Amino acid sequence: MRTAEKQNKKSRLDEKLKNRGLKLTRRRRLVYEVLLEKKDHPTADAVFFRARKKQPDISIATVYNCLDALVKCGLVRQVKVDKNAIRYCTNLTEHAHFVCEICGAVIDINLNGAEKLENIGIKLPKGFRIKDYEIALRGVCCGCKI
Amino acid sequence: MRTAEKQNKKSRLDEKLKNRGLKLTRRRRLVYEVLLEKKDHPTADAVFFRARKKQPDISIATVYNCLDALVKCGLVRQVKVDKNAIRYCTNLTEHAHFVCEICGAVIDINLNGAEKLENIGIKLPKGFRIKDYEIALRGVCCGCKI
DNA sequence: TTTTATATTTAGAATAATTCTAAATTTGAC
DNA sequence: GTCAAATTTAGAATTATTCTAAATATAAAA
Repeated sequence: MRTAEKQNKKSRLDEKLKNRGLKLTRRRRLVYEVLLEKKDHPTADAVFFRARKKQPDISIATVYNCLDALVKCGLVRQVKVDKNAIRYCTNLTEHAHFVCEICGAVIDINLNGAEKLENIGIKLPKGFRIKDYEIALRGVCCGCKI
Repeated sequence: MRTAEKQNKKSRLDEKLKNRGLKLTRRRRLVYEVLLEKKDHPTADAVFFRARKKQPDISIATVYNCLDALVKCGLVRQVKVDKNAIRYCTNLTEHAHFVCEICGAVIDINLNGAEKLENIGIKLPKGFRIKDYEIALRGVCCGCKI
C-alpha cells in the first residue's frame, strides 16, 4: 500500500473513532486497528500480544481500558459465549456466534431477516425491555469434525 | 408436608439422580435440592450459601464438584449470560434467558415452537454441527424500569 | 454385615481474567 | 505553548474457578 493510501485509511479510522466521541489516542487507534486486522474474536490477552508487536511498550491494563472505551462507544462488541475470557468483535451487524467446542474458534453466523430477534417473536413478560441480545451456538466446526 | 410425603419426594429425587448414572451422595442430593427449591439461576457461590444452611459442613469445592457432576449428567445446565460467575438452571426445556442489566436477575423465557432453533433456520457453513445453543436477552426487567 | 475398590469430599493452594489504585504522561481546547 | 482533564501505566487486589493430595463415603461383592 502506498503511503498516501495508508495515511488515508488511517484518517478514516480516526474519523470513526472521533465520530463516536472518543478522545483520540495512539493506544486506542492501535487497539482498534488490531481488532480490524484479524476478526477472529480475540481475547484481551490476544489483543495485547498483537498490539505489542506494533508498539512494544503498551501495557495490558491499557488494552483493557481501550477495549472498554471502544465497547462503551459502540464500535466494538463483547462476545461472552463461554466461561473463558471475553472476546471482542467489530462486526456491528446482527449476527450469532458459533463456538467450536474442540478448537475454541468463534465465527460469525449471519442472520437473514427472518432470524432476527424482532422477527422471531419472542414474548417477554409485561414491562420488560430488550436492549441487546446474544446467540451462542456451540458445536463442532468443519475443521474439527471426525 | 407430612413425613411420608417428604420421604416420597426425596426418593423421587434420588431416582432422578440414579437414572442419570450418578453415584448417590448426601452432597449431590443437597445441591440438587437447593437448585430445585429456588430456580433463580444461582451462582456456585449462592448455591454454597443456601446449601450451608442445611448442611453447614459442606465446602465450596464440593459445591463446584456436585454442580459439575449434575451438569455432566444433564440434570442441570450452565447459564453463561455475562462476564460474571456461571449460573445454574434446572429447566431442561428449550428456552432463552433474560438478564436485567440493572438488578442482575436472570429469568427464563419460554420459546414457542416457531422460535426454537431448528425452526428459525439459521444457516451454518458446511460441515459445522450444533450440539447446543444459548440465547441471552439483555435489558431492563419490569421491576427496574423507570 | 463386613470388606473392599473406587469415587467423592475437603481445605487450602494455585491459576486466570479482570479490576483497582495512584502516579506519570498525553491529549485537545484555549 | 499552556493547562485542565483524560489516558496510560505497573503492580497490587479481587473474583471465580480449578487443582492437589489426603481423608472419607459409597456401592457392590463376599
